[in-house]
Amino acid sequence: MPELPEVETTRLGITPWVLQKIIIDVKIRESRLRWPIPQNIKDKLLNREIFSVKRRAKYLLLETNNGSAIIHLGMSGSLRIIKNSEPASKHDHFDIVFSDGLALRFRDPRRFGSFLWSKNPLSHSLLNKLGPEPLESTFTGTYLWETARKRKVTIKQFIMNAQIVVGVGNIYASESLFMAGINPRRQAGRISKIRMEELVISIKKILKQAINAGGTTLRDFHNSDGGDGYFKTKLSVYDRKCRPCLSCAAPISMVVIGQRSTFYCKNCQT
DNA sequence: CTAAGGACCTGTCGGC
DNA sequence: TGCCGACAGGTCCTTA
Repeated sequence: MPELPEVETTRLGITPWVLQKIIIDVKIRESRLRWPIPQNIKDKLLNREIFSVKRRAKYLLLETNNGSAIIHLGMSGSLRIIKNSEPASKHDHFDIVFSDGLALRFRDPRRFGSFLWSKNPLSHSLLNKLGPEPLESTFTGTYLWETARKRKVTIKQFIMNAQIVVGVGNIYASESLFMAGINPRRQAGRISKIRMEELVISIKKILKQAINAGGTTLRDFHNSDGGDGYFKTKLSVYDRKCRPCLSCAAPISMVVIGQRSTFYCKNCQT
């Protein structure tokens, strides 16, 4: 499912279709998501204009002059632009319908996504304790190194912790650690400052490359046109168990860290 | 406070 | 072909 690049791809894809559009209906077919969709969300959105589409971590924010819709895609969610007349299928949970006959449709088979409302989304309890955005200048090697002092979790779990840094999910955690040559099981507090600088550079590079490729499609992810992302072809380690390391040709290892599959090269990553 | 594990869901895939 | 377990890109919550 979507990590930061997939959410950003979605944001870029939907923005031209929803910006400055007037919402004339909100159709909710299934309100049981990660949290129930608030019953008053239609009233909040009706007749409002979307004046910006922002992203914070993996949350999309549709801003109106009265507050913002907060959308999270969970593990299997996607947003598409459709004609309002297009029939809905099984896991199409809600549509935001615009006056021009188009609609924004949310699909999420596993229902880990969410659709919430907040007057001030950055102060919402889900967003107000998040760490820095990985692509912003506040995310530095010094920050990561200092924050990791005395932390015993593995470096992979550490960079996947949204209180430390947002947007790094299971795929790009493995990919970034490979690029930085760091073993994903190493304790976060036992990595030198120099290597943390390397890691931050790698995270930024990997995320930017993935955004430029339109995200990664393995199973569920589709962009706002319903198409695939192309970063899969650039994955170095993720989903490549037993296949040759692109750097040294040793077979890629898979281990479970924090209940998540983790891919790395035993030879190149120390 | 940190860390570990369970929980929430449905769909798909591989093995027998 | 059918069944069954393992697994899937997230992250909150409880417990120790």
